[in-house]
Amino acid sequence: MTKRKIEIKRIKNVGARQVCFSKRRPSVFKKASELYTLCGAEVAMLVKSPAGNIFSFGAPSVRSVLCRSRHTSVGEYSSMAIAMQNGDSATITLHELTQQHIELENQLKDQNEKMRSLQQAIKQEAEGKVMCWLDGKVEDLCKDDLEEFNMVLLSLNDMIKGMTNQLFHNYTMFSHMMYMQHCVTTVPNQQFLLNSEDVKPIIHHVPSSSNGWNIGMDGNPN
Amino acid sequence: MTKRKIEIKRIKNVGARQVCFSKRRPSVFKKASELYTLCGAEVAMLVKSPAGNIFSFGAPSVRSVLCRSRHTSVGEYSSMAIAMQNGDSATITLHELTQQHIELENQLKDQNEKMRSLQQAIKQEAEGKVMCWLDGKVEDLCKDDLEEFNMVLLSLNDMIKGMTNQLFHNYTMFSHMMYMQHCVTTVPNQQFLLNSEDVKPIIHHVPSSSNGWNIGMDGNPN
DNA sequence: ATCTATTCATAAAG
DNA sequence: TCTTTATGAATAGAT
Repeated sequence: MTKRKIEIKRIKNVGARQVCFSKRRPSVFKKASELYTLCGAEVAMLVKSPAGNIFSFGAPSVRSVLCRSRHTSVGEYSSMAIAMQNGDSATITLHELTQQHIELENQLKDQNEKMRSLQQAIKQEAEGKVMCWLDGKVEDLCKDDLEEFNMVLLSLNDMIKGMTNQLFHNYTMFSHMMYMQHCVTTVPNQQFLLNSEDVKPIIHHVPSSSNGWNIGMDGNPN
Repeated sequence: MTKRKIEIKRIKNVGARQVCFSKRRPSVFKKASELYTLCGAEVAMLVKSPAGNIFSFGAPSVRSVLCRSRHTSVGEYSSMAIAMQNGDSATITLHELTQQHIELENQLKDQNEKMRSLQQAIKQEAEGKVMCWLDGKVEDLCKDDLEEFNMVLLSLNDMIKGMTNQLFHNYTMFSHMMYMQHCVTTVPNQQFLLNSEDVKPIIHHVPSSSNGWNIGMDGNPN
């Protein structure tokens, strides 16, 4: 691209390839950083160097995203958030992610249960109690019948309202969790330590300040 | 950066910000692409535009998986899971994981919508129509009133059944997707097996208004 | 969208 | 490696 234009194709020489990577990777991160700073576009990116090291970049910072998680009811997120705010470079491992998935799965099971009982209850109430009234000729109902009918309807109504409220509440919570999950996965730096050997995985911290990129510019794993 | 150097700080004007994003995003993707082509560095990145659209770039990407990701359906993910269990070239990139998250988010949005309408409809039906009957004295209803009452109840019942069935169906699908997500996440060290160098980088764009993925090599929303 | 004057990025050399 | 520098690429502002 300069001094002489190069063709964009794989560099054969291993050393040259690594040199090229070392030069270009920070620039890409810088561009990504600028995209965030200038336009407010959230960015998450992962790069695996030819040597096998993982670099990551993300904006906004992990911290800002995790702050949000403090308000969720999920304890693990909160402690994680606090740990990170204390600056001890907490790292969300694949294991933790998996824990989150399991939690989400459990939530879903609960939701399914609730869904089932809603369906069941409505069916029973509506068909078993209410509908039995309607199967007969309505005009044949006596006064007492009508009053009982009234009661049934009132309770049915309350039940439906109660259950839908409950369901909706749970759903909202769930949605919130999913959002967190999404953030955690897409937000950079900490979450995917793909090196199972736990080799100080090459994480570049992205400062949330100004240009957002002044640490780790040397391209060395820190 | 040209004609005049600009300070790297958030662009105040909304329009200008979006213009800037539109100009810069493809360049960043290009750089990322070059990093892959030249150095063989695997890249996964996600960008959320100021307008809320999500753009993603990944190199390399597995053709088969990306083909499937054009459609959001449980079945597609299931087949992916089976493929993985069979151990044949299971390659899940962070990019793809993230795609799934995004899809899950969309599903959740839809679910919330449905939940809202269920609640709304029940409220309206139950309170607006049914309850108006019950506010008065039931024994005062004439025959015609009772017959109309009957109709209302029948339609209410059908509506509730229909909506709960729908909700439950969606919920089950959602659960399956979550399970897939879980499987994908728990497969050890599968996130970055990016070896198929014959596959060109692929850029995705997710319009926030749609569940579908548009695939375009140039990185432009298509 | 398209066009340039500039600034930025960087391949190659030192 | 790091620095330098000639040149290609990206892009802000204008249209």
